[in-house]
Amino acid sequence: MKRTTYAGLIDESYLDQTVTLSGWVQKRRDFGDLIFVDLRDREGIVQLTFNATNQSALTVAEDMRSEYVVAVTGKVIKRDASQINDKIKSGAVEVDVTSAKILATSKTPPFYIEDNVNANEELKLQYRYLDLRRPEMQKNLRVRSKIMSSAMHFMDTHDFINIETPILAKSTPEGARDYLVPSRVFPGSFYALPQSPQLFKQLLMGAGFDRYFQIARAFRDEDLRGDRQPEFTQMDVETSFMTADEIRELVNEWVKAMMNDVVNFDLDTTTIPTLTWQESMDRFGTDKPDLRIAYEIHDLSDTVSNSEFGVFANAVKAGGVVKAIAVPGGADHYSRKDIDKLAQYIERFGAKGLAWLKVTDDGLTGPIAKFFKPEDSQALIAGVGGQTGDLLLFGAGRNDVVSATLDYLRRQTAADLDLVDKTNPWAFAWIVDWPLFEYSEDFDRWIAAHHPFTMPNEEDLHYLDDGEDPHKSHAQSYDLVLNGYELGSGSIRIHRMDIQEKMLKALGFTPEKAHEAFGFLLEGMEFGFPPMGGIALGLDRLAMLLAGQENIREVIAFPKNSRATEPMTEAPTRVETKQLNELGLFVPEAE
RNA sequence: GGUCGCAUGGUCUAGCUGGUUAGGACGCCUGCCUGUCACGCAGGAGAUCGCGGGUUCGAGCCCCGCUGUGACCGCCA
Repeated sequence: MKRTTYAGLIDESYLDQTVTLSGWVQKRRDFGDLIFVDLRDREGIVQLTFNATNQSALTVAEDMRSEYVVAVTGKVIKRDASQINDKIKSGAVEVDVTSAKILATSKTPPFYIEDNVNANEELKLQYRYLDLRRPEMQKNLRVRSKIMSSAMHFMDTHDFINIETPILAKSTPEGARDYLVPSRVFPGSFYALPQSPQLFKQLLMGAGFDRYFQIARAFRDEDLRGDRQPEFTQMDVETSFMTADEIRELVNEWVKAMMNDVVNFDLDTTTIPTLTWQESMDRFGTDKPDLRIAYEIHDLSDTVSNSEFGVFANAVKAGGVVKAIAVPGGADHYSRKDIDKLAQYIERFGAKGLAWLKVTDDGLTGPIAKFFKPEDSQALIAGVGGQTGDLLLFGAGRNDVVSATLDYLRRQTAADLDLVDKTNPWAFAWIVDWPLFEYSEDFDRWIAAHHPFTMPNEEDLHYLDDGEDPHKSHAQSYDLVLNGYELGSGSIRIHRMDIQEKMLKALGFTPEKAHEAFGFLLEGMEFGFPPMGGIALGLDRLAMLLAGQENIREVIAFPKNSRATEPMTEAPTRVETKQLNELGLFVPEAE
């Protein structure tokens, strides 16, 4: 019995045709001499009917159970009008089975193979191949597949050359923790899995390929989040002789084509806003703002610097800030208890408490309203753009804490009140002009905000000179943001030896250390490297968003759990001592 | 590294203030049923209440530790 079509494709166009189908038993409904079986394959579900006119097929159907693999041949027939099932695409017809065969039996699955399954995450990962049978997961991985083929096609038709770079690469300082691979030939030496193909693609520009792309796997040994896995897939791009504006325009074109191909959405790239990093931080408290939420953060530090409310006045006196958002319609929605919950949550950002006020026709209400005279109230309401019915939420203190707090509160209240603009389902944004450096409290020094090869703005180059303050520089870098997620990050690279040396010096590298870490790149630059720039886009996050999912696991066939283990294969596992010996490794027995 | 939460038949869960025959739904098994699609009806099986310790006359419930797991903070050039 050879399949002639997919179960999920059967519709009225197949009427009166004899078809052979193969798939899984979704459900059996047994009436004795009449049995219905829902047959599922990758395209969907069709109802099979078995009855006594084909006794042998009926006998086979009696043995069918959920998740058995079966093959059937039968005729597509019309259902009575009263029996049409609107819930499935094939619901107007059914297949009257004349012969049937069970190809494989199945144990009862540990959870239901259906969407909105409520099993816990560990169980689903342990039986990932069953979880992947769910239509939703099939759809998710097909969205991902479409993104990849769309990207390949776009890059190919725009003269990009697809080049693979090593997975066994060199550990470099800066950046995330490396996954290391021990060398058998050189005991004590290690390869590192690439955190990105960054250096290789710059060398490819040095080699003259001019336009490179790769759908590349990258690895970072850091703790996981809902949108972060230890290995992930990047759409990696690098070009020569292009400006940052030109590269962003190219990415816009690609995104437009991709949105068309994958979700049939006509994206008007001229409406994608470009914000400076500073502007994004000021208005949204984050470098990856969700622009579907209309209300923004307002700085009220000046307004409240002499406030009778000590928390505000003291925050400003201590060099901090007081900022706020006005949540439209939030006054009625949030009880004091709800606000207490928010207050408790934001403690994790370092916030000491949550000041709030409600805007009424008669001014402000709430526990701290008494500190504000009528004219102060009006100034406050005006400053935050509040209207009657709004809930005002404040952050007071260190700017970074206030930003993190109000960013969270903005997103959370928008989710609570359904204030995320649905007329703008795909809110892209470019964030540009990032700081070149950021201060690391861990290392107690300045580190590269993007990476050490990022080109400073031309007018900032002098900050890298001796006696100046390098951390004042901003970078020719840009992030693409979608709906509050960082999709990708790129920059113009340094292609001149003298600038690169200054950059490394500013990062605290001695010439010797710089040579040891990046000598191959520095040497390359002495042989005529072109101006270059590029970007890497996270395909997993993109797939997650386009598939409408909230966790990156949903678009990765075999992901790791939140502790970076894989419940199905149980990786990572201990290995034989013999293997360790060959690698010159000694692992102390765990206590 | 840290914070908060969760762990009860195959699955999802109820279990109050410590005393229950550990309850329900779905699933599973058997039988009946020719129009179901959340099929129905009758019957049945299925639990080391994550693990270890403690308190108590008595622990699914309280306490401590551990393990697993989820979210978040740190981390993620």
